[in-house]
Amino acid sequence: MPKGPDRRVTIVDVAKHAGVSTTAVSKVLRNAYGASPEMQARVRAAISELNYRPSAAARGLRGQTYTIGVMLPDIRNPFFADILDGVNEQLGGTDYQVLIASSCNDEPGEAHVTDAMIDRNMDGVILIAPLSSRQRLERIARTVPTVVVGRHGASAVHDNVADDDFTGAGLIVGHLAALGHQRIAHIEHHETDAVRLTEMPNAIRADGYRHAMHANGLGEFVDIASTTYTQQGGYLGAKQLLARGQRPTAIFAGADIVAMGVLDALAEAGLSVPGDISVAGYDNTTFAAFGPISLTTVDQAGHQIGANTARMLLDRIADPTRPAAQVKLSPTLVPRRTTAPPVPS
Amino acid sequence: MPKGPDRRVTIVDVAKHAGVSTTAVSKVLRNAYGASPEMQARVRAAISELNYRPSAAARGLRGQTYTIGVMLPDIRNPFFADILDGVNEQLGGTDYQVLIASSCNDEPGEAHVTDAMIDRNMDGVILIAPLSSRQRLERIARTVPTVVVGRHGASAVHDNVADDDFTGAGLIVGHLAALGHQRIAHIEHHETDAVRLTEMPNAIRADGYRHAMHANGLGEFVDIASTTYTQQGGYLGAKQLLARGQRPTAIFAGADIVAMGVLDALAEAGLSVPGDISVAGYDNTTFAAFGPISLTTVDQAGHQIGANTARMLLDRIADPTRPAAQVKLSPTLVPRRTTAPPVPS
DNA sequence: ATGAAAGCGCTAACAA
DNA sequence: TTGTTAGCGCTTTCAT
Repeated sequence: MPKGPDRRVTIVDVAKHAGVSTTAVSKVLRNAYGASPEMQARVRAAISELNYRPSAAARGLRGQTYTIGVMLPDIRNPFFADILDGVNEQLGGTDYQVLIASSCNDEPGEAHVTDAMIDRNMDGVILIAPLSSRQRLERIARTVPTVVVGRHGASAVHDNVADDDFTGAGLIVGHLAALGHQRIAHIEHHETDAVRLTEMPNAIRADGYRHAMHANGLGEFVDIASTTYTQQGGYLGAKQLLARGQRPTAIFAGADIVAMGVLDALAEAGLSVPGDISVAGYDNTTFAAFGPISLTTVDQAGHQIGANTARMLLDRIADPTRPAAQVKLSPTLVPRRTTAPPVPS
Repeated sequence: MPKGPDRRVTIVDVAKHAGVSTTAVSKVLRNAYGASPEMQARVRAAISELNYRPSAAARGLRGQTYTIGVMLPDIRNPFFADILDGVNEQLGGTDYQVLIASSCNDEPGEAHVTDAMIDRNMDGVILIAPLSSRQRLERIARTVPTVVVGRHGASAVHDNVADDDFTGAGLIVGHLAALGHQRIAHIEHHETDAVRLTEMPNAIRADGYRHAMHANGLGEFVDIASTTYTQQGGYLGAKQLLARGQRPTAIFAGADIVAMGVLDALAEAGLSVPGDISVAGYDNTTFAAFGPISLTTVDQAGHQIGANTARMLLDRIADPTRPAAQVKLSPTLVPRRTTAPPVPS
């Protein structure tokens, strides 16, 4: 077992080897004030000679763990990978290690994960599209520096990075309306919780859809299928929409992954895209950019979101009392080949 | 800041509240021997009343951290998500928390991540398709219970779970040959390291391809583009193959994600699939199953791999001295719509 | 069966 | 600038 004659090298060994105190070593480790250049050199030499690595576990008990936790609802959604890229880019050069926890797609699961991060004394956490109650989020944020991504509704205690989903949905509707579509349907992620209805991106997108339909004089054509933001949800949603009396000429899926399911269902129904029906997504995932698919979508600049998030978290860790900031990024339309003017029937 | 009037509840608080010793509480926490049912009840009551949660950081200093690290080379590859599902399924009910570290696509990056896991006293680690030297892998495994996934070449010190890539590549070649293809090209992940050439799945697949080509009497048609296992690699690889004198009638991409790039390049070149050219991948990712794509591929049963891996790791954590085990799973062919007989030219 | 006490490896007051 | 020392919250001998 991991317990040979080669016991782990500790700070004491380093101190002994360098002929200094453990305090001195500790100071050098943390670039803290109070170590002469000469001392630094000796300690560093000892560190590399002994191949010493500080135990993050022990550090965590007193100081920092140099660990940042990222909670992801769904590791399969490529949009989240974009965010992670941005986070890693910012944190790559630092001493922080990013650790991801995924597959927590319900409130108990989320609670489990966030508790685990707190138990492990993480220095900061990034919560991506969390569905926990506002109260819980704030409790977490009071315990550990927190940045919430992709959820509307500001807080005084945690920073917030979100995309303007309301505008984004409007971009798609406007695009389709400009092409001449009227029967523009939408597939949303079903939501009942009152708070989440005002804070979750999916709900905001649905709101934006409704608003934009009215703004474009298409109020009477509002047509929504309520499923989930998954491929399966897109598939079922499309089936529902096709089964309704008047078939839509365009479907605005609330997320690219949903659009995948829609395309699947349409192919199965023998409908061509965009010949018979236009399809648009949301997120501009790599999948949407994929040539043979070429999905019209909305770009949220996941990379940029991630980079912003990481920077804000570092700032908050450095000064936990700083006032909470809200960053709202503007989405852009990415028209591709799945949308075209409707065929005159 | 995380330092209000509400100091974190510790084991001492619980002990005090229950009127017992901290030792007793510790025993109850770990279901250790030496606590009467009555004592258990009292302690558990105190725990839930005070809403106590043990600090994983502190535990790590003495005992376990109840943390399992998973190193992933690429979070975008859906195959890895399948593996994770399997892992999470096995570990979901346990006290262990799975933490993922990603984006370590080179040896220094890998070293950084594995060191970070060791520094954090993780109880076990799962290394997925690592490219570190055998020596380094063994050093890691001697320090912490380890299971290596997707790398051939056994070790006495860590468990091993891998797919039979050699056979898998043969399945694709056999399938294409049976359809009547002769000019079957392959896109591989470039590899030069001598050890990795015998241990990495990508190299084994390329070997399997060559072997199967010869076995099918197609030795003279062996045609390989050497890029990387990424979408971009597939795109470039296909471009290369198309630029060569005799165009292949089928392309066997070493991974589904590579096939995505291939399809992209073919669409761009105005070639239809499978009309002009057949395409096959490897991994059976969700993307491959996606209706409008419907990619012929090889199923590695990622879920099963993950489940096996997690089980083996738990066993090894329970008894680190148990002999190392090797699990080799058999891949299966999943024929879909991207492969068809070649057009008689 | 229970508890007292000694650390685990590190950081941070405080003294020198 | 340096070192001494007291913990951080938990686990684990070892008495009782």
